[in-house]
Amino acid sequence: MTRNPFQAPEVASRRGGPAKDPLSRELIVTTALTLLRREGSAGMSLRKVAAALDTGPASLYAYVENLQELQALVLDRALADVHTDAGHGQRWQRRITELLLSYREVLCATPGLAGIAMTTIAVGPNALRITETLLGHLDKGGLDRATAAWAVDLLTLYVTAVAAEHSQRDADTLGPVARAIGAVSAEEYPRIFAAREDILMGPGRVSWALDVLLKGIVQTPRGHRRRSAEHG
Amino acid sequence: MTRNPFQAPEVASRRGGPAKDPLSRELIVTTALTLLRREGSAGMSLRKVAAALDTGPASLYAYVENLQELQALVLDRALADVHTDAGHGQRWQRRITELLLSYREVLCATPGLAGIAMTTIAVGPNALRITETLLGHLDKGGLDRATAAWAVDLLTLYVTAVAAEHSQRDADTLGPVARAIGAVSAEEYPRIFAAREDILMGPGRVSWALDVLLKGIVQTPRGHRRRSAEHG
DNA sequence: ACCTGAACACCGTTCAAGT
DNA sequence: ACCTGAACACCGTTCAAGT
Repeated sequence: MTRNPFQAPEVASRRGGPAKDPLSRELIVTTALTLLRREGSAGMSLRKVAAALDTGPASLYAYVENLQELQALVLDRALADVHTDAGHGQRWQRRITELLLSYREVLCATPGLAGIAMTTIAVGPNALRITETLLGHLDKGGLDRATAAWAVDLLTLYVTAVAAEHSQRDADTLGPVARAIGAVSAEEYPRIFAAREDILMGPGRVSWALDVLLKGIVQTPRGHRRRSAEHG
Repeated sequence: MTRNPFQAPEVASRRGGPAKDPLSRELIVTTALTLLRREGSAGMSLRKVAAALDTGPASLYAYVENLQELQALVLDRALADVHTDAGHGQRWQRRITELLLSYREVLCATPGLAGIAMTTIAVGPNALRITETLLGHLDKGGLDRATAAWAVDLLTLYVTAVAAEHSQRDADTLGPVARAIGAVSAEEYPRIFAAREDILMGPGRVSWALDVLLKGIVQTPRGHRRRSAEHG
């Protein structure tokens, strides 16, 4: 009996008093996101959230099913910052690109959030708003519904993965990789050796990839052109 | 002073005797992969690997820097099963697709492996072999080196992400998602509502996505056509 | 010098005992 | 009925004490 956490009723806390705010799912999610922003994924444990709220870890289970649900709630809360209405008057491709770059920025702005997005299937109101907007743009572009649905999945999965990959790469990890690629033997891996400068890439990779995706999507329709509305 | 674990010299164990094999990085990696295959990511902890080898968790640190390095070694060991030579005589696009589907199959065959691939930057010999082969196919396709380098990144990142996403989706997670998408309000999210059947997609999604990527890549060159060999 | 048991500082989750 | 401290079953990593 799992319920949709975004539709679950608020549980009113019995604790009152002036000293500390009463617990609520709202407060727990806010506290968790604050800890995540401050200390990264290591900072957002149930125990640390509970400690920040001056209670024991067991108390949170009255408001949240488990850690996974808390992560889903925190993710959707963070996704509130994604701009879904930028680029008015631009071409639909440009609007999609701007939306996705905003999504990426939000994921990268909070350490550990991209990792959560990678392991959490987002179905909160903000994730739905993003999906709805992307479907709208693709519809404007003349794509049929089936293609648009898969396109949204492809686009968001790629951007999420890029953000997650990027968030892994700090100074500790980039160094060894650069050394490994730089040390590759020209005899054994001639093409990697020849392309090693290009592989240790720079900026512009994500924009290029989004161009690739959009061009490819337009040319790979899955069904028929949409005619007017529904058809059996 | 991090070293490349794939080039580090083997550390010979001092423990002998007939009762248990002497420890070695080889044996540790093999044991870890076996545990991962049997019990998933929860089964591959340093403590469980040590227990399976009849020793304490501290012993492994003579052969492996930390858990992350062990994961990288296990990943590359598993990638040995990826077929890089299938599809002789086929078009280069087909050969890339077959390679990537093999890569995906390997990631999905061992529970938790895709998650490791998502958080580990693969620079082991098998990862290099895969990259080298993909660069070769893209070169056959006439792509310049810079585009090919980014294309390899895009293709492998997408497939890795799909595998990681897929491995998250067991009966426990697919149910709630289907319910959430199915319960979406037609007024608030009309396009999601209209496309809900398409969103709860089926097979063929990855093949479609690879078509999209390959078509888009061919049409989005980053530099100039390659002429013969190197040029300053 | 090499190896490792025990300890340290954490986890998520459960449950019995409190109010 | 609600809340939560303590307990349970784990982690990765370190280190002092052994051989």
